[in-house]
Amino acid sequence: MKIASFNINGIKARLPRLLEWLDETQPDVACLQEIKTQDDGFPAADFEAIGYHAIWHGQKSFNGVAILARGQAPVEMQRGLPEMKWPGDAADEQARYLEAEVQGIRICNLYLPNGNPQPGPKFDYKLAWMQRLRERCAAHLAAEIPAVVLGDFNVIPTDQDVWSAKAMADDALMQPQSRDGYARLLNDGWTDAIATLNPRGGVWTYWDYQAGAWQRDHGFRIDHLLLSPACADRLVAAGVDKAHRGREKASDHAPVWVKLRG
DNA sequence: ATGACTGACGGGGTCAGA
Repeated sequence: MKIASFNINGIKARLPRLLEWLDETQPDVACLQEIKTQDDGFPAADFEAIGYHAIWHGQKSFNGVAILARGQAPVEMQRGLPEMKWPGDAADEQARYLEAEVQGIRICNLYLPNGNPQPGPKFDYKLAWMQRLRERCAAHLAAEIPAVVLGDFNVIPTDQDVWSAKAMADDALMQPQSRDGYARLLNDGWTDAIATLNPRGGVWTYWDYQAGAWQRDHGFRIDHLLLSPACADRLVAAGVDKAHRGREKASDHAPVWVKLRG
């Protein structure tokens, strides 16, 4: 079973590239982030035409996530991160989280807030969002639900995951608080599929459009696939479809994927 | 280096991204 994640940076601008990628790589499940459209603008018919059923959670102009499954309908389990235990917390108004069941695996698709500039309210929102995500994920671990938590985490986990830690030192993506939030997820029992298979780092999933970042290979790793223990036992391969970042009209992210036995 | 490039909205510039 192949499960993929792709921050497409606008589904309207990216649709031909997206259909091409699905056709070439044939993931069983494809999670999308930054669809940047309201629900009624989602091109479901284009995916149905090539055999993919979809659910989606959009909003005007920004954010937005979707889950596609080949030959079957994803069964929606959660739309938006739910309200949590602490006082004053409320369900998210931004379209950043969608969860479904596909072939007995819980698929948790997320677009974590960027958090720049830091410090500031956007960074605070990012850290609070990470805390809520951790609680949602911990509940799945406690219930022993086979799960994959994947998407654009907007976190560079270590200095080995960025072309230049010095150049990015002040960025919200690699502040200690952001990294701690990610490390806490891993400590709870989630396995970072790409890191596990590439322990020396140097794997990028994002290259900025600016300053010739792609041509210079100035990238970093912020798109992640986290596996519950039962799914980690089934891990056979994981990777980045790097070549797709170099095509015409590409997203600034490359797709990432994991293959599970069975 | 207050830089760069891209998309959405809207029909021009502004905001957001990472």
